Amino acid sequence: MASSTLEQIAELSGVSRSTVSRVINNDPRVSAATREHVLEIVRRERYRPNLSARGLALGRTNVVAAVIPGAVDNILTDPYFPRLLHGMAMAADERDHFVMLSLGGPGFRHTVDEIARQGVVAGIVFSAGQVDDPLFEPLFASQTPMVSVGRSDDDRVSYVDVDNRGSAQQVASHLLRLGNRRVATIAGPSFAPAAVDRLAGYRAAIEAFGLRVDQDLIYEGDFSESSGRAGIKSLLEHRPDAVFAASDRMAAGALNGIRAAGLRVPEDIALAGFDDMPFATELEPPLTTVRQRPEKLGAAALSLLLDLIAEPASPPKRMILPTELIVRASCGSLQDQRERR
Amino acid sequence: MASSTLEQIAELSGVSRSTVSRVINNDPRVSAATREHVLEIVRRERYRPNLSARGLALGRTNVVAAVIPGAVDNILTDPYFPRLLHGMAMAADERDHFVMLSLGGPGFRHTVDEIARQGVVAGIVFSAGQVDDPLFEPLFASQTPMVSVGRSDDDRVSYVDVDNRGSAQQVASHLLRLGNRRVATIAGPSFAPAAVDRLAGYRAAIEAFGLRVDQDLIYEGDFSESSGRAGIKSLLEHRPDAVFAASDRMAAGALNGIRAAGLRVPEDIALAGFDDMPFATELEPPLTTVRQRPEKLGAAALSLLLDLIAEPASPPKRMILPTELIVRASCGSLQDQRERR
DNA sequence: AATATAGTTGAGAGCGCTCTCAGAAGTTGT
DNA sequence: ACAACTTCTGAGAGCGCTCTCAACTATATT
Repeated sequence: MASSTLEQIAELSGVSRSTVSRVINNDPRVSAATREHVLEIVRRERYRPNLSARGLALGRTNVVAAVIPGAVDNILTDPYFPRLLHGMAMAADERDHFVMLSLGGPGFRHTVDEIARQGVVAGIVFSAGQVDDPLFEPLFASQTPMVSVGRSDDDRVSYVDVDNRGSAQQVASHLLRLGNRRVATIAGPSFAPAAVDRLAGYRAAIEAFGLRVDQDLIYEGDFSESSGRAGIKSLLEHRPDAVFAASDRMAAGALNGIRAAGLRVPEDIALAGFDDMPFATELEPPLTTVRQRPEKLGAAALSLLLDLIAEPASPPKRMILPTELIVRASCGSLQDQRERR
Repeated sequence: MASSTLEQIAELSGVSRSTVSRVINNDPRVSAATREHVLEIVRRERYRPNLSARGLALGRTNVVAAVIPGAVDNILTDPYFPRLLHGMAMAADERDHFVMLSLGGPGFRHTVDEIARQGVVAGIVFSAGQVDDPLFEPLFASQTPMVSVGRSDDDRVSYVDVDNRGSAQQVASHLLRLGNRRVATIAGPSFAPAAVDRLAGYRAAIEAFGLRVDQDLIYEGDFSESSGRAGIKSLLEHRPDAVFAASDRMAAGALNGIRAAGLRVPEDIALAGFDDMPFATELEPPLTTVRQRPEKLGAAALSLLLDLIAEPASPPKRMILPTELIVRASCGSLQDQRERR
């Protein structure tokens, strides 16, 4: 497998190393004839440039790190990260880059800033589950181009995110338009920006509808199914007619809880979630929810990152991705609502 | 973040580049005093060797690829791959290596053999869901050290796997010992080695128990919940008293199906699954199953791979990891069985 | 016809590291 | 005291690539 080098290709083509290098890198300063001829040899020899050599000469690599600090906990439970990675990998591939996995967090020897400090990666996609992850600062300080997955208030950072606030507002509004007036929410943990935004969207919807936000109708969960169940138990005391859970898993927990209390969804209580997880369709009734596409997020993050790498001095870039309200049976319909009266 | 080079460290320490290099690489041919002194400077300067340069000089890198061809489909549904990756990442980190993600499959430009062909990675962990993945041959042909996750019949390949056969036999035996005589199975797809092995284990258990394997009691699913449901529907016609589903998801589907048929688990039919997925405890009743630890698989694969890289000429290495039978309520107990009569 | 210009190519240095080889210094044996 | 080691260190080449600079050729400008 000793594969060919630039030098050898040059030899075979009867041109200099420099010329072959230009061909490989699509440098316009090569005559069409020479280019074609060299390309032919390149193809024939199945030549691939050595990335280490190129990285060394260039002073940078075409490898980017996907840093997922909380991986230990999160990655197990949730298809979110795999999908994010998948999107990144696709986008990276398309632009001739590679993704290096860096599940940071406690227990890891090669903390990410070490990785960042040297030619290992050209940039970082940082996907912490929470604001102010301890890894963030050192990474940022390392000056390595970085894109955060998930909004940040820090105006020096580039990020991609889904429109959590807007989508939450949309769901809540939908519940309101259906005639519900006591719309409760099981929010995510307040340290998670996504949770904060979804809660904000919920509030906005209520206020836009001319109602007052009732603190009794807000429960803070932690995105888990069990917290959904705990949340609904507490909320039921305040007789909501609809519940917006900030994650599908919490919605599933809530659904169980509602059942356990002898109530029906959507007849007695309308329910909506967030994420459109695979099981959302399999619940009884199927769950109204917000579809987000982690793949797109990952791809967008990577794309932004490559732009940032290409132009390190440019101002931070942001991108907010749209979501999609998926209406299923769990939130009921206007029809149902009329019958409820 | 223009970080220091070997040269600079050498300068600062008043020794030669070679000596610093030896210190960095734990070469014993350096006096304790010099070593300590150099290390101090290294620490002070937060020096990290440039991986590209090292890779170039060494002719190899400390990056290994995790190749998951079917990622597009699988990674979404199943925490298996994330856990596998997690295990790999941990093990790699521990041994100063990095994991590069390579979700192969259709649509990817940089097919993995390209990656393999040049200094990009020192080795490959290959985790296809099925025998004879089209990516396998070219990868193998590239001579890059490679470890397959999941058994192969090809005796040139190194692999790690869990003891699918043994564990399936153990579950099935457990069902038999509990007094069940018409033990059915919902097998996985026959193109998946894991499925084949689990089915073989099931057969072995029945035969070891002195019973005949009844073809009517075997249904081939595809590991999905819906196939579990379809499977049980078909199997119920042959009145099994126990069912071993080759995946927890199929078991969940079967459970639904059994319920739908008006039967109870475990009173009327004992049920067991495989995988010990998170939801196994949350089913009603909690599911008896086989716990496998994809993290360990990943770590083992990586470890084997590094050995292989260190000694490329060595014969293929194999490793079979144990599993754990987790007995929960779904399979019933001897007590239940007595009452059943 | 002399000169400028654009287009194309090659020579050579250098990226940061490892490794071989040889030399210096210190140790042991006779 | 001298040879024969052993232990430690430095010099220098070279890994495969990119990039700058200079040179050469062909064409356009005056």
